[in-house]
Amino acid sequence: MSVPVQEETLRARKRTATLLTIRTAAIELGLEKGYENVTVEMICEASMVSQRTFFNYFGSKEGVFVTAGKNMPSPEQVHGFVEGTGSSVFGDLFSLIADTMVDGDPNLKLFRSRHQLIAQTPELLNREKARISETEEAFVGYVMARYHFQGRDVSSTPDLEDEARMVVALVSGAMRYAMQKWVAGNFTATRTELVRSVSALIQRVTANEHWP
Amino acid sequence: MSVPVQEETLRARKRTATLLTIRTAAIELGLEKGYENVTVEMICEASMVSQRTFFNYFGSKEGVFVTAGKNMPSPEQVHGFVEGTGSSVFGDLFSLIADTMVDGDPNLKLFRSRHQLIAQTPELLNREKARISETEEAFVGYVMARYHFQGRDVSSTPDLEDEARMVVALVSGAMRYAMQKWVAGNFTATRTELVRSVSALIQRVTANEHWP
DNA sequence: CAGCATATTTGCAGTTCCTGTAAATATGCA
DNA sequence: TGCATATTTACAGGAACTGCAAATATGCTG
Repeated sequence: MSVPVQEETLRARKRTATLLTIRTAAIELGLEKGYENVTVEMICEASMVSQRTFFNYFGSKEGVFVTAGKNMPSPEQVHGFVEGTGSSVFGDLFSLIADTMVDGDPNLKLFRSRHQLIAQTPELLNREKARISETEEAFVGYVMARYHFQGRDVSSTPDLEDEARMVVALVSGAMRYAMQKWVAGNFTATRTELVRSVSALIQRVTANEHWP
Repeated sequence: MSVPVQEETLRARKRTATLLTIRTAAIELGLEKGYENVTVEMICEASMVSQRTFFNYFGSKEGVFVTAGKNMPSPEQVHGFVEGTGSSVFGDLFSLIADTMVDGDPNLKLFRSRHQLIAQTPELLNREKARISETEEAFVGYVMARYHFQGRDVSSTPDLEDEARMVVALVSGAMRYAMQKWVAGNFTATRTELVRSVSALIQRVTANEHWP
């Protein structure tokens, strides 16, 4: 009758709790005093752990602010993208990335605070950009998989991988644009609307072009 | 008769010499041992200056490798872009940025060594990317200026600045794509060819789209 | 050239981030 | 309960970086 409630072991729960405690304290301090005026020591004192534990969890001071939980799409998400109805690689990829960033984080409040802090701290913003761009390689793979699923092949299109890279680069650019608007608070819309709005802008921009 | 040879004062020449000595030593050591295995102390010993002097010059360890001086486009370049014949914002902006990056470094040998080291050091590569993306804000301004020069105005197009940002974001994405290829050594072409190639790819990618 | 003003270099103390190591403590499990 | 393993902690120390004031070098004027 009684379902085992113990989905997670005590250890795991404590770990999660500690991680969240530290991160919350860090972000709170960061927003209050500014990133560079917060020392690891302060964060540790506020969250009642040793410095060594802090570094065990996050590896670096920046890590506690920048590293989100998992920010790679789940296999299901990837599958959905690869075999998607997919008339629009661009829109679909944008959605996939947006999903990965937003839905991955269960705590929306913390997520927003985190991004507010990152947005107002050049050092963290750069790191965040770097982190995002590091995942691009994976996305190139997904786009290629999708192309293959659609029957497109390297034999028919020799520079198919270049094409994939370009798609990822463009989406990435669009993503940065969207993130910028989002943290600036100009996007209260749902993600669907956001995708639509961004897509429209891209279309307009590219349509206006008289290419060289 | 004798033209004053003293274009630069002794002080200035010494400064330049010291800077070059330190940077050269640093890059040599970096290529030899790898970035993270080189300490500032080693660089200082090799170039016979104190650590304090090192930091006076470069501000940080990364600085000696990444900072190339400021490379923003000259007023003439900007003017050329703003009032350009301009059938293609995209291509023109891409060219402007490419010009800005390649220009300016008188010492080609060192320039190449530097980029080789940056390319093989993720930490430096990220920093380099960050440095580039920091100039994006300025480019948004140039695009807006160009729009205005073309008679486009915020009154007729309320979200003109959004459009400018999107253009910069997309070009920036394309730029990263190009840099990636460049670092990988797949681009031996001239910049004109590079622009053409990138443009063609963008057109193909966007043309294939069935936008949402 | 002397001598003063200013620029540059340097030494040194101190802060902060971060790492290795080994001991102490907590949890999981038989 | 008691052992295996995971987690936390203290401690020592390396390396990046900053502020400060003294020492040195250069520029300039008379």
